[in-house]
Amino acid sequence: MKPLTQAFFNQQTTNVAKDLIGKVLIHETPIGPVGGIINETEAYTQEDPACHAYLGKKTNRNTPMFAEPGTIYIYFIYGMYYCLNIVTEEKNRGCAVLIRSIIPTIGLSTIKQNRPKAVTKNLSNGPSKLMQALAIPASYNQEQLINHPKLFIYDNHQSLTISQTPRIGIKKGVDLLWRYVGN
DNA sequence: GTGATGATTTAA
DNA sequence: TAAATCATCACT
Repeated sequence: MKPLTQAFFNQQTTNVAKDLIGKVLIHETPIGPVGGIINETEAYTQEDPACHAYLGKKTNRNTPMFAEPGTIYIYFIYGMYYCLNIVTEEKNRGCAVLIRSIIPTIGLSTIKQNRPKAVTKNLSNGPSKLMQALAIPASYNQEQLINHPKLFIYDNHQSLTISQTPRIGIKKGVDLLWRYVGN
């Protein structure tokens, strides 16, 4: 298993979103590694009205989206949740992929401690659930995933059947089939 | 300064 | 179906 390179993220956002399905996300915590297989992602681009960086408009929040591909973008939402994205395409484009779900496989006992009230099926099947399950701190925002000391995405050469659907929880851009689900 | 809103989750 | 809960952003 080798970590993904910056070149992997310097491609069309929809392709990156699709290619991330089946990859393995791992967080090295003080207690030990936790992680799992990415099985749901969504693409967001500058041309897309649902994107935080729509029309290339920079704000304080979306600044990481304009950094180099492979940059970690973590945003705070609904007053209590965090979501993990990886920046895609060339620097300054304002594109990213939201990681929506992983199948937990590594450090399961720690993951269960991190999500004490969740049944097994719901441990990390949502963008904010996986943040809690893997105990990923918001301070990783704007850091580089490439050569990151604690957070990794590996190619496990796992191939899943991928289906496309509209994205979840948005009101604009609902016609785009930019959500990718692996089975 | 102010108000509406949100790439969600949980419980009921 | 609705509540929780607040940073962010545009300014009816």
